Amino acid sequence: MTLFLVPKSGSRGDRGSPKRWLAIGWRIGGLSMHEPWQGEDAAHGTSSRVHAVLHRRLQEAAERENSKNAMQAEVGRQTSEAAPSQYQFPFLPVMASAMPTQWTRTSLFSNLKKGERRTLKNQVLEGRSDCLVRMSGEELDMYDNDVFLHTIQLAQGAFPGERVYFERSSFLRAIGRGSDLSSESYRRLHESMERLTSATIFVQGQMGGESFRLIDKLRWGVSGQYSIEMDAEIVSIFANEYLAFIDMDVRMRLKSPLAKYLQNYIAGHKVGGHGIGCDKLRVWSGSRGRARDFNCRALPSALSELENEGVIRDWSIGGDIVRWTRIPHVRSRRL
DNA sequence: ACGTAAGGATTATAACGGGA
DNA sequence: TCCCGTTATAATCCTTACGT
Repeated sequence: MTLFLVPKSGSRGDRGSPKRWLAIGWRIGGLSMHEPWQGEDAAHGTSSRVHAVLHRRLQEAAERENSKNAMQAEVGRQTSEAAPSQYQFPFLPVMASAMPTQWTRTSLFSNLKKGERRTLKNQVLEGRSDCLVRMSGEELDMYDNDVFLHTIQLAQGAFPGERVYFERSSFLRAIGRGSDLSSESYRRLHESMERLTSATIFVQGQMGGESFRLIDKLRWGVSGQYSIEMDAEIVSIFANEYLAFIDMDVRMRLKSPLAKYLQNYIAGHKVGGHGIGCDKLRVWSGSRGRARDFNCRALPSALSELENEGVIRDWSIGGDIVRWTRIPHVRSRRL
């Protein structure tokens, strides 16, 4: 059970200094924006773009370091003493986010029918038998996945319990919903974050198990300032386990939720050929309808979307097996 | 210019239904 | 079983507006 405390308007929402909140929030909010080179023609300006990317990357790292130091100074020596024993959230490739590969083969984030979000109580998620994942909370869909993936991008370099500030409009742009900055959009974003904060995940392997929240703490102020904190367990998982890197540039252009699910799944496997039973993919991705609707409609259109974005090639569906060849990330070829 | 808000119109789609 | 249309619903789009 998660309690969300909302202060009455007019009262102070947080112990920290509102001035610092504003200053840091604006700066970090800007970092998540990435329009400058989006949609550029890949045929020219490649080397100058590489330099621009590197330059921007260094600037970002410096800014993050500055704000981290500022925040650590604010909270005192408590954090700086605890920090050496804790894992820092790893840095990811430019414009990429990540999910632990094992998660990409489960229905942790699935493909729900509109209006049919169930609340799970210690439900074992569909997935491969070598990884047992249970979950309590509202079912999470691919919108929640987009939100989670961007929080992962924002959390780069952060320590567990360190506040990561963002601005909602930048956040929405970063997950491809920037064309609608209406109150409905903000409401959806907020509800998604509450779902991610509420859901508790239990992962169990041969060596034992652990539980955690996808977002540890969510804070928001009366005038729209937001911050999140990552669970120490999440940071540890991202620092220690195999990660599937998700190209967010490609992801923003993917239309169907199933294509996004498959992007995760594909990113969790090696470059090259792969084959999987259609039925397994259908169950893992959360489809509860007829197999023929999935095999003949949803799956082919999602695969052709991925083919158009250069994620896979030579896909085929036959004999209840779907096959494709994964193409390396454009970025990893270029840089 | 920008972030936020509100409401109406339009679109997308997972599941379902019917005919051959 | 195969193909295609329908349905219900939320997501998305579009316009207008306000305050800083």
